[in-house]
Amino acid sequence: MGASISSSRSETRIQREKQDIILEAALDQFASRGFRGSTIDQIADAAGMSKPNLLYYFSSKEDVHKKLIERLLDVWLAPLRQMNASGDPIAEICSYIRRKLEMSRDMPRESRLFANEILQGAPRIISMIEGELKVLVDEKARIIKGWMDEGKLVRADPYHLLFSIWATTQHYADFDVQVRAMLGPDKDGEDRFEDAANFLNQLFVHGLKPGD
Amino acid sequence: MGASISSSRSETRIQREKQDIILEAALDQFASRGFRGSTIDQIADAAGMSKPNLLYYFSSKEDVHKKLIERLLDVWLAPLRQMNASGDPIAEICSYIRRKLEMSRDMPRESRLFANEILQGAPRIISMIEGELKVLVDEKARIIKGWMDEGKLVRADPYHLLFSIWATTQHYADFDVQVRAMLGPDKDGEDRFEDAANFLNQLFVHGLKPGD
DNA sequence: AGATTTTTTGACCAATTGATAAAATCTTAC
DNA sequence: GTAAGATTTTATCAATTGGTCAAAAAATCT
Repeated sequence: MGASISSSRSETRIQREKQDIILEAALDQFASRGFRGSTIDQIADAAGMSKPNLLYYFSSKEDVHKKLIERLLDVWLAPLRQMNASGDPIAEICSYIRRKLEMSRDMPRESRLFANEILQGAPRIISMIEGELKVLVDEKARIIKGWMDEGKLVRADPYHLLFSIWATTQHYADFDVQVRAMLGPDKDGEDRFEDAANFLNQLFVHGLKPGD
Repeated sequence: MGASISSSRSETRIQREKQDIILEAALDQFASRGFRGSTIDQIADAAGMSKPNLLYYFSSKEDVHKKLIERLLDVWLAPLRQMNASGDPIAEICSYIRRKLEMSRDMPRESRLFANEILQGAPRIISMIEGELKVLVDEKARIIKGWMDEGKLVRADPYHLLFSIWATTQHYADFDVQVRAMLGPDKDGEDRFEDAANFLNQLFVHGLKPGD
């Protein structure tokens, strides 16, 4: 059930290193093939070790995945945590969008790992979603609601606003293949990032209607 | 390689019926577990037949998936195809959003099937994406560009606009578990749909900045 | 260095899974 | 009703896969 390594006091240097290597390799696999599509053999291979050796550090495939998801969640929620009630609403939302977009650019595998999990019904993380994530989202939704009450933002459903930000920003990581196919291969990563950032700013601040 | 059934002249009634039943069951499985996560056994079971019987109608798991994707694409592109160059731009975009939202509501499994495929690098449909989809998107992007040139829409990248519409609308099908968890179970499906539609109209037309 | 603990590996297992073969059953055209 | 063809099932395979075990090899401690 728990980690394979006996619960001796502190972790060895080797243990920390190898666990990191394994998690890195596993992230690669899980992100691109999903949980069931990934095999311990492939992960071990990518990590440069034998399967039993991998299972010496993690008791099961599930265990690897669980650790990965646990690690992910903190990083994943950081951008939203930064949203500050006392800042300027429009600016806060724009920086939140930018931070999320940066995460799609810099951590696409993590985004896909998360997407894969949610897509399949979030069997392994539903409790975190209904717990930690919901608490945070409720809190931030209240802040956004407050901004609207003050007339600093147009009145709109804060939850759907957050959904839209998640959807649009994560799209660049999760649907990368499609985005790339539509924009053509010439558009390099950095260009694409700036184009997306500019577009989303325009969209979320002013919308599409001219002179409005 | 091809279908299992010998290429006799025309399809039997039973063949059509059974193939439909199989595809229906397979859609269920593929959408919720992805390609590798689904097994022929489960699909056959859900379709109420034995595995070899299923393989009598489709030569392989791949074959079932391929048929499903082929069927999907037409339906999938229909909403965009309807976008009409001679209509009112804002209205056209709003109805496109609504049609896509309706698809998320009425065909969530199809949406997830597509998302699963793209997430994993679109190994089986990359050619359709680079072909049929790209042609359609290029055409519609030109129309949108035209609207902007006429001053009927704010100037913005048409491709990223389409991405945003896809992302926000499909999010309700693909990330349904998360959406449900955030909104609470009391919100029923129809309410949620209208809330989302209203929010997205506001967002895409006016954005969030007040008095703007 | 020698003892002890940690790490790594090769051999192996049982279950699952995609797929096939051949026989048995059912439909349908006549 | 019967023969030809279509459909379904039972039995079976080979490959893959998650996981175990015990022994070998390294690393660490004294």
